[in-house]
Amino acid sequence: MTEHFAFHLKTTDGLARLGEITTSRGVIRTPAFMPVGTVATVKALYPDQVRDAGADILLGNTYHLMLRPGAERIARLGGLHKFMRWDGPILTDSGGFQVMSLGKIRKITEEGVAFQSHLDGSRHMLSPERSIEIQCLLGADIQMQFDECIELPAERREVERAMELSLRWAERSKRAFEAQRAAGGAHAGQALFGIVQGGTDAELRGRSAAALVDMEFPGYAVGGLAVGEGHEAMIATLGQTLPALPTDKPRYLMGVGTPLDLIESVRLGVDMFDCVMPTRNGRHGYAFTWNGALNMRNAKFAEDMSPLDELSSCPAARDYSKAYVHHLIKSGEFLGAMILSWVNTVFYQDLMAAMRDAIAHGRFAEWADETKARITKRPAAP
RNA sequence: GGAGAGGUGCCCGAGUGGCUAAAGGGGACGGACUGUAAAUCCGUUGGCUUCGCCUACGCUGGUUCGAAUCCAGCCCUCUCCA
Repeated sequence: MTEHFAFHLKTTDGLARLGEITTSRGVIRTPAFMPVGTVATVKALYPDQVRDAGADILLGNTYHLMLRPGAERIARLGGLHKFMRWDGPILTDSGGFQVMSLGKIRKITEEGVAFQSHLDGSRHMLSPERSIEIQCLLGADIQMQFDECIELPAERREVERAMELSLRWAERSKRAFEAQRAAGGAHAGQALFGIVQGGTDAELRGRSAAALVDMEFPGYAVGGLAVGEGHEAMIATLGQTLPALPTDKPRYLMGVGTPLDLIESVRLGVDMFDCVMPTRNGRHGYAFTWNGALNMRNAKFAEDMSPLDELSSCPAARDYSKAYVHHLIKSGEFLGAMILSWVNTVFYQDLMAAMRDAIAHGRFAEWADETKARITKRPAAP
């Protein structure tokens, strides 16, 4: 029996929200951070490590998986969950982000986006309909409308054009998803989210949100942020955008962010996040700790035998010394990337757990101020 | 002992008269990374009183307006033959 997709808001603290999303694959505790597993792997981590870190859900990517190994192939093999051995919920991005990040090898039309594969140059079309079809083939529990994400700063005209196009694509995505449901390609435990666009322009964001709310999605994402506008502008935009969204549906801030971004966004009422930062920065030698962020390549760690983070709940953070991880990273050893990806993934999950706890106890504001002071402190400049 | 090759910045290595404080790579040091074309990318890497000066391509001397580059002597390294 398939559980219906649902969001339950348990309590609030100021604008911060504590809740639960139910999917057929399990419950997602919110505010949630979703590790990014673009090509069916959270890079450098085993699925068990991701789950044990406390992640309830992770991401996959439509564009990357359609190219390799191919959506139809994954469907034949039993779906993405089985394929990658992750039985919890999966959210797939529609490929909208790749419209921006692969800007040099794609062409946008009203119909959709023609990509030239970054792997072999072959041509592929991604439309709202095809994106949804792929997400259904993958078996994604939460699917995203196909949208156009643009880089900021941008001309208002350009922001508006992309936002309007994304709205039309939202409508088509929704119809395609409903058709899939009717045809058995998707079930009631799965959901499709709409994506608010509009840059940092309050009026455009308002129009985008209102139009999407009219379409009645089971969840709403705020897209097109953390793309060059800066932390302050992002938070200001969020503050203007979130009130336009219904309180009884989850709000997902796409692609964000730094620990500070997460805290400030939860304060404003965001329920879900995803970001490559813990894993990518981990591979690049950056450790998120409860004493601030550390660049493990720095020479000052060469003979520092203290643990990476004695306050972490990650075994690797307590067991391995800064000196050793410094050595691994400098040597380009896989284990360095694995340790830091793990440590950072645990840090992000623990950060979310701490926020959920603070909201539950009605002390989010104090917790936030205290935590921000701790984790954003940087070693004194030389 | 004989024949040959060669000694360049922290290391490797290009450069054979001026555009050379010296390519390129490595290392070192620092930075970036936000719905992952990223185990990636970027910057710095002789000194100083820094729109200039000083020191610098094994050492010493010479040729030249000008030398890492040409000449002489010396020192050292490597390969082959005895």
